[in-house]
Amino acid sequence: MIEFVKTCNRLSPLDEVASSELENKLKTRSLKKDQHLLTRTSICNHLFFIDSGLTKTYFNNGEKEFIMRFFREGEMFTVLDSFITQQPSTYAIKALEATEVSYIEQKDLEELCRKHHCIETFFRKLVSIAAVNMMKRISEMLEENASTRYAHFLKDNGHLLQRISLGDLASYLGITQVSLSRIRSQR
Amino acid sequence: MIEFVKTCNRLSPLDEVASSELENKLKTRSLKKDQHLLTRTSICNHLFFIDSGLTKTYFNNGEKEFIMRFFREGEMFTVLDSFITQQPSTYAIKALEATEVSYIEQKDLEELCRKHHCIETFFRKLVSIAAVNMMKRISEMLEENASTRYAHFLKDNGHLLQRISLGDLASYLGITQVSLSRIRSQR
DNA sequence: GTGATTATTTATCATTTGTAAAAAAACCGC
DNA sequence: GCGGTTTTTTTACAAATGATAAATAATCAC
Repeated sequence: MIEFVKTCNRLSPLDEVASSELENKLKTRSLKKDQHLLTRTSICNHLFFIDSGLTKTYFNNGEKEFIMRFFREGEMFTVLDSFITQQPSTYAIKALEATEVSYIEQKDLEELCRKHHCIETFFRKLVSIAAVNMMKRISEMLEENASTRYAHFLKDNGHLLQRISLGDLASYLGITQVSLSRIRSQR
Repeated sequence: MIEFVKTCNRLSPLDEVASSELENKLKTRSLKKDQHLLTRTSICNHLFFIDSGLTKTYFNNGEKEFIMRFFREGEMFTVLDSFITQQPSTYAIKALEATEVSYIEQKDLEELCRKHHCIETFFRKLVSIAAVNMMKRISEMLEENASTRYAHFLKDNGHLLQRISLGDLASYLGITQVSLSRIRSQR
């Protein structure tokens, strides 16, 4: 079974028919480093799975860039607001390394959700996990200062530190790169 | 049809059987001002709907309090991480006014989700909307300073301003009450 | 390798936010 | 209405973060 479908099954078991119909809908795409998977103002019509590589989902306000999340191999994601509302995305997705993604079209997934209850259940759980992750992020941003958030990131995502630039990490933490550099130096 | 079920149908149409089975599972509870709907360390076993009143979902770190969200009449919510994982909640829910809630038990909802595809679809959409709201919150917290976040809150939730204390609003914005008072004075 | 480009650190100063304490205002029970 | 309680504002000072510029360090193209 292909990795995408395995990951779905791990989250919520799919019956055989659903698994194979899902697998039949999948496509793949290769991205070079710095290439966009999704640009701002275009509609996010896909649910992605990273077979290998690393991406960031981000936006910018004209001056600064802000990173919503990094996604690495084995992770499944989309830009949820655009995906659901089918409105142009305010977020863009860019590959931070050479990256291979598998994906399914939004309308195909919607159709599979209608046809197979188990796929709807899977998708519900996927969205739930995303929501829980965001709750944690909000809690951290409320409770912790930049220095603690950095320490927290190291603890949870230390392995990513080698793969992302400090500028990107600062954009994720919501501080300037200078400020992050300062925090790193006082330890 | 009862308000809870109407709101579900508005989000995602339920067939008649599902609607009536859902309605049969509902219970209600009255809360006085300052009474807890959920305490920290207990498992959130309910999906709530506010018929009237106002609540806050919050946590504290021993010293300060932080507010995840306010929910007012007509809104549906739960503490998602506890609800899904059935682990003790790190968040508590308290009524800010005399409040009437309707709710369904987690296990009843799970059962209805299994039985009625349309209820699973409704629940998926409910969680999706919650996730989209949290995306917006994270974006704002990254991009905007406290002063702008306050202005933004006024714009989006001005009607709530009369109903919540400034201390609570500060806890929601992630700043101290003194800081909020300072922001308010310079306009 | 070498020079150019990009990323990171350091330094300085301005601004924002936090802390603590007190004053003022609003609210509540009787 | 009065006294006590809670909420909000004000003040003064400390700490954290931002902005800008310059200095190092690392990376990349050739």
